[in-house]
Amino acid sequence: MEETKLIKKFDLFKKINENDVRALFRCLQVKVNNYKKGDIILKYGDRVEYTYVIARGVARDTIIDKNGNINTHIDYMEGDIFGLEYYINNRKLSLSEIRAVSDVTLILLDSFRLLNPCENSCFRHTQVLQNLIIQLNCQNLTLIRRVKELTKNSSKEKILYYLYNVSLEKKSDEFDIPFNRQELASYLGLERSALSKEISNLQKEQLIECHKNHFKILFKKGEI
Amino acid sequence: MEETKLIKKFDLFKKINENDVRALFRCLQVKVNNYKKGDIILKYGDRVEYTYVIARGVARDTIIDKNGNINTHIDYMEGDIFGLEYYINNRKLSLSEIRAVSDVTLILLDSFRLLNPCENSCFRHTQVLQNLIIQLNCQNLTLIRRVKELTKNSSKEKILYYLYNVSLEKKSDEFDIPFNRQELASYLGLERSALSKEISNLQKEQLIECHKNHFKILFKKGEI
DNA sequence: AGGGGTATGTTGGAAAAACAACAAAAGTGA
DNA sequence: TCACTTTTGTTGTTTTTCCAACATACCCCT
Repeated sequence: MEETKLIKKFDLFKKINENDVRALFRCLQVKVNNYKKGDIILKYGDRVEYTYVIARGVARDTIIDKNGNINTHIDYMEGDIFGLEYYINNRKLSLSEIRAVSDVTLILLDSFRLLNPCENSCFRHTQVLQNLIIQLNCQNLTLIRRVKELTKNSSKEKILYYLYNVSLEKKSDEFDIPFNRQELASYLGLERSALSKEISNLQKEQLIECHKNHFKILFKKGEI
Repeated sequence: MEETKLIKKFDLFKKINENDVRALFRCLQVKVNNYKKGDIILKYGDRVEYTYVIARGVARDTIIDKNGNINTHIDYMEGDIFGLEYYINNRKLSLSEIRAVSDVTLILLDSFRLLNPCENSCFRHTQVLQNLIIQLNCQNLTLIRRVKELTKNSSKEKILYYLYNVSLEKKSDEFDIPFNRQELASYLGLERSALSKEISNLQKEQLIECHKNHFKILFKKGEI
């Protein structure tokens, strides 16, 4: 069964054996959707009936300003969840536009059934709830980190703090970042050329080394 | 029982009757702590054993830069949850400093027991997990909103978008905001006097009316 | 009512970031 | 390999924001 393999990778179904996952599938009315790079997954105002789990690729919550510039994006990576909020708030209408940044595979779960275990047919449902809590908490931490990066009051501090956070996450002073310059600028709320300029400066100051999207940090935590 | 009243107010224990709440208390080893305005609730590096629920007041995750200025704060309001992440990540050491902005009452829950229901003694535990998911999802949305506000690329846009979001939340064009000028500046990642100046300008442009922390918005969504 | 404290508004100069336009480099595909 | 496109870096100018200092308004207390 194709979906079983797909789903077993995810934290949402962690610690649940294959037979139980099969039962859960039926219970949660699992569907799998595929999108091509650039496809719109949810439009503003769409009816949202499901909880979406990213199985493959990156989906991006995009805000486009009145000049046509992308000035915000929030990325959902493999394992991340979105859409549940619309069930919870009884609105069921999307307030965002979600696009596929790469080719994307999504798992669609029935939100009502996800939250309301049917105790007889799938006794491991409680494990799903626990996994869901952990996942949401992780997404929460990611957002808190982003807020802390965005409230730094200079582009220099934003960049250094961002790189420092990545180094903590990767447990190494040297790493690749998942953004090109334009994307990093948008992520940090900066303008692309200003970002480039500041990265040049940081290299001259020997605080970082950088080649394309590969970075090495040379400073210590106390220095920023 | 004092704690029962306290807890029944919260979404975390919604749809659970009083007897079951009592059982949950024992199961989750509920403690209640009180803090005075200004008290430190968690210091950087503290051992975090519990999940904290705000029963009363506002607690603030504070970042103080090397000049001693507060340049970020994330507020936890009544019903909000924090601390669970430290259990989940197996770290159990706080990476933030949490302070009481007002007098605060916290409910402390054993994180392990919260996530791992003991099915015999408290059968309503699943309801708690569902409530916890809803709560975390709401905190998530709040953070996403904050990120979207922070990535606006001028102070004018930040202020207008923030006020617009508050008006959506309060379902009214006229409302009070929970911040003074210094706090709003910090929340939006701006400098206090620049914020004051911009609020003056917005009034001159007749986009808003404002007296102290009472605001009225005069613009329409499409205009920002 | 008066005084001390805090919050808010205003200002002008300094600094930083945005913006626009172009140059250089890297990637892509025939 | 060569043209074409995309990404990245650089520069000079304009605009915005910060910063520091001061003025004004508001609040609280006795």
